[in-house]
Amino acid sequence: MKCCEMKGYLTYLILWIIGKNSMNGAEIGRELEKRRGTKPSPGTIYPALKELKKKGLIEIDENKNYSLTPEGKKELKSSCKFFCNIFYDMEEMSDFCE
Amino acid sequence: MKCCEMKGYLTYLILWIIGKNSMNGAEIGRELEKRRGTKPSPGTIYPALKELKKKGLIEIDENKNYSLTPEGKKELKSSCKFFCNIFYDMEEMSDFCE
DNA sequence: TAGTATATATCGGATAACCAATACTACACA
DNA sequence: TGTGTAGTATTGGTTATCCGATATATACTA
Repeated sequence: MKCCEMKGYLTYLILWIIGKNSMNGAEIGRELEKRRGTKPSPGTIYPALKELKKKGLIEIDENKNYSLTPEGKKELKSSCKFFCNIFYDMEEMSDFCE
Repeated sequence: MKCCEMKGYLTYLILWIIGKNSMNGAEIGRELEKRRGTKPSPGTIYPALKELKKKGLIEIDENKNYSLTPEGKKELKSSCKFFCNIFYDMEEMSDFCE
């Protein structure tokens, strides 16, 4: 996977994952590991969460569970549209790799 | 689209696009414009093509038409699998943004 | 021939994205 | 009280990714 590593989807994915179920940082890490194959290092995930929080897109409760703010939901929806527009033919991709 | 810009998918997209139809640089640019909304600058697309060519994934004919090499096809397939694994729930995404 | 539009290409740089290493915190349990 | 484990967090980078500006090539047209 030297070429086409597709960096850059991580922040979007975090929003997407949290949007489905609010969870803590470690759980997010495990969920990302399932998808990517490798577990992101703490130095990847916590700064990303911090940034999203700073932007007001996610919030954190007393149990360190992260969830989307109303703004975060809006942003997720808009990013999702963007994503689906770029990959409008993703079903073909699914078919293509069996 | 400040957050979640999703940089990093471009090279993969180029492989995907060329895999469907071989075309020249300008046509690739227009295809990307359709998907992203903005047209990538020449300084984006030609270096990317150069890099892919250098890696032996694409080749260019006398009419400057780019197409996948056998290696490129393999790489596309592998990247595609990677992509589909990361976004295994992409149908939900499609539904989510109407 | 000159002029215009389109396509190709390079260069230098900005910044986003990510990671490894490290340290701190909280909690269980012996 | 001490030890171990899991989770949280920061720091200091490295690198990929992409863009703006600029230049060259090609080709069509007046």
